[in-house]
Amino acid sequence: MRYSQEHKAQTYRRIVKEASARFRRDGVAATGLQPLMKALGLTHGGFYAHFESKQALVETALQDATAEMQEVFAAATATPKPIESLLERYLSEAHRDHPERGCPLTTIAAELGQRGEPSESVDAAVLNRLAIIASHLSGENREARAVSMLSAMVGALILSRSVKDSALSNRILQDAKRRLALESEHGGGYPEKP
Amino acid sequence: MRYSQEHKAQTYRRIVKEASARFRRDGVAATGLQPLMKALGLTHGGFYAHFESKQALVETALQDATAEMQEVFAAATATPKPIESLLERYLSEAHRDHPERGCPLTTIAAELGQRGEPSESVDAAVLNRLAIIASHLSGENREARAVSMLSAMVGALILSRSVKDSALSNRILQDAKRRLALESEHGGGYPEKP
DNA sequence: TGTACATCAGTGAACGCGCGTTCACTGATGTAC
DNA sequence: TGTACATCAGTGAACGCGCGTTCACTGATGTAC
Repeated sequence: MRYSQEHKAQTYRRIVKEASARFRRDGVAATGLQPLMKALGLTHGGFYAHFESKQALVETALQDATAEMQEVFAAATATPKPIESLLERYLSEAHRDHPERGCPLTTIAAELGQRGEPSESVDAAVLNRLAIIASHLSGENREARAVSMLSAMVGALILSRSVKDSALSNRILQDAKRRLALESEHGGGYPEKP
Repeated sequence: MRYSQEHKAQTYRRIVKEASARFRRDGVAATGLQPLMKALGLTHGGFYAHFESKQALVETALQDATAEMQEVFAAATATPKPIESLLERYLSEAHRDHPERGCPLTTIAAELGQRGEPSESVDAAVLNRLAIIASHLSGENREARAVSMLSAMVGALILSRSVKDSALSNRILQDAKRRLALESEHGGGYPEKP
């Protein structure tokens, strides 16, 4: 049966949200379209009324998750202590334990990158995150320091999810958080090498 | 037909090596046992003479790749400038472009961690890497600084593989390398927060 | 405003395919005499 | 040392299953008159 235009737009959004959560939690390769549609109370055939292929959904879900995360970055840095707030949120146990609502750089983008299928929308996301971080750093070499900080944030989150011992996992988050906060405060004023 | 004991041990090693490469390059979920065995000139049925299940192979391949990478860490740090050599190798374009021979923390361990199936052997690998790095740092808070550095190494490699633009990818590797080298030299002598 | 009809979101069976795993079988190797 | 036999690495067909995608169909909605 036919449904209203608003209904279709709503279904589209529900598919994207559910996919972006599952891709981040279970991985793109391990997420099936049939279980995904079933979880929304739909049948799998209708999927192709909204997307040309699974690959098209991956791209859309990646962009949606990226936009979600951009808001988190923007919100966290709109506080008196921007870098500290950002680190506190990004390197939290909640973020570690809920990849389905977390940064897609550590999940979808990493999976696509490993398989040699990087997406252009990742470039935009990375540049955006770097610009936000750099804008809240003071002192020298802000751009290079932003690269180093974002890398450490992504790496620490991934490592904290990869180890089994929860004490070690917490230690990774805490140590990274503390060191990055210190490094951000001190202006990066090392002498450049000759 | 039956083969010699030495032959069996050799086949076992060939399966592990091929799997550890494919798991790192294509991902664990996307790697099939049938293509894997075929690539070795074997039929898939024989796989179960060597392993109980695919999961058992994943664990073995992860440990093997971890041991390989441990040698790289040890070799790189057995030089006059240990940290610099390590960063030079780890954050190289060659490492970025060849995940199949690279650090399993950025591939297999990350994939298992995301899916909520972390392996204990990852804990051992992480602790080993941290100890090696910390032993070559001087100054204060060496352990926390090692966590921050290893996180940045892992994160920068993953990010460099995830972006499409090669100039941005190279910049991530270069900036991370340069900043981490600087931070390692300067003893981390920031005042601790009150 | 009321009626006739075209549209198309969603249904559910079916397609070929590759997956992980099982199993009866083969035949050279290793062992026992 | 030579012979008989048990072992078992590897073969290849088959298992049920879920995958992504296709397709004829349904029927309420939106449109045209």
